[in-house]
Amino acid sequence: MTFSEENYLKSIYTLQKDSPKGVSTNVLSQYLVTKPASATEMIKKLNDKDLVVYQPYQGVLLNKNGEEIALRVIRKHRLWETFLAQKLDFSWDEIHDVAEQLEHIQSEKLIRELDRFLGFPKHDPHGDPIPDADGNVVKMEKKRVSQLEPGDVGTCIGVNDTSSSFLQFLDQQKIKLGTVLEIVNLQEFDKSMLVRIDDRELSLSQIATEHIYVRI
Amino acid sequence: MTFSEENYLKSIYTLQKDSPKGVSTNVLSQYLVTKPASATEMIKKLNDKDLVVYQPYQGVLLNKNGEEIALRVIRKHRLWETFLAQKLDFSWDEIHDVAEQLEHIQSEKLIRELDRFLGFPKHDPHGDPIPDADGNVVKMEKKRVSQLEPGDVGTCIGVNDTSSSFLQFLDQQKIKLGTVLEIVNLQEFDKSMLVRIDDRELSLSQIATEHIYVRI
DNA sequence: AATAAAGTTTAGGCAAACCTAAAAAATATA
DNA sequence: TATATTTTTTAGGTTTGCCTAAACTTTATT
Repeated sequence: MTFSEENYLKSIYTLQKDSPKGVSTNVLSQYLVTKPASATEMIKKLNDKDLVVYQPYQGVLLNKNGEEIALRVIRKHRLWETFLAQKLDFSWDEIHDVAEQLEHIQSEKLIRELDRFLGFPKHDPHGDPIPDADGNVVKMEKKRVSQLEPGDVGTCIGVNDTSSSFLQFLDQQKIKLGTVLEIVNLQEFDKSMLVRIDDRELSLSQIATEHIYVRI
Repeated sequence: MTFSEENYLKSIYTLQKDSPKGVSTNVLSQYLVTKPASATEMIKKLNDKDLVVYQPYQGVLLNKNGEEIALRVIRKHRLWETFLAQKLDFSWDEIHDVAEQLEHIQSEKLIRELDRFLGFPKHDPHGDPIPDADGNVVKMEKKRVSQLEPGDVGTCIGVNDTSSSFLQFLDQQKIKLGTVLEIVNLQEFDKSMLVRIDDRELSLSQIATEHIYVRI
């Protein structure tokens, strides 16, 4: 299993949640920042190795074998993210690139011991569930703020836009991981939302509410 | 800088201590478990990148630039080894393969924070010195037991033979990392040595004394 | 339904890092 | 010193994963 194969399997795993009848070559290649032709090529290889279900022109999905491998990679990724945040004081926007490299280290013992060292965490710093050694994942209630309704309360677990301007905005508004938000109301005309954080209220534009994830 | 380039630089760094006028293609390729032709090819590439000094048929040595990179890789390798041994309970023979992978992770911050997390260790679990962030390495008094003389005392920091029969032998004799040995005497006829460990004495054959490293 | 647009696959190339076999250079031996 | 042996390099080939351009499907539009 090469790095590249692992990356494709992991990406298909992530993308197939939003396209349950098949991840398109285009979407996959954009996600991986390559070209459609490269994706087709790799999909064919994964198909030959019996890791995906693939019909030309119809997209690709993981089969049992592929999902098993994808979950192993995701488990490693999320454990490393937890390590970086908990033990090495990485802020959440610094985590991703490094975890992306660490997830490919091959060693059963390493990941078993890392899990133990971290105290068998259930969620990574983004709030995503960490698959256990057998590949079991607990489903999670992860929503965008924009999907909430007045009265709903959510805990910030991540964002969808890593541009520094957006991260600076969050910083100014003192919104970080773990921040609890309560929706006060929704402005119909521009879909902006008034939210309460601790004892202050602030208004978030539709663009902002679509880029902030919460666990409810 | 690819994984492979890093591995070559690191290997040359290690090997040039024993061949100060040039590491031969043959030795290098054996060390890396590839073929001489592959080594030649890579040496030429490193030469073009101004990382080594190379004269065809005369072997290769690192220049300033190459040494700087080699030391960075070695620093990472030894910090990861320390992490694996100290935090994840790896035994010293399990460490190497994993550190070999981890040493290639690219992230300034990662290695800086790892160093801090481990308390700025000076030596790795094998007793080898860890280069600092500026590439300074302290030289070390590392000797084979066979090089000691009666009365000398050394602390075990590693071995030269990772065969399981030898490791089992060490286990039986209760010799491990950190064990303090005192040389009682040397038998001239077979070069075996009588050594004291705590309050017991035991005899080590010449073969054994040549395969155990100590810091004095 | 016919055509245009969008998405996908195929064909042919490229770079990295390895390989084997043959040629060339250096070293050892007679 | 001449020859034999060993070491090193060169030449040509393979695999992986990427690319562009062209051909082909599918989907959308008129």
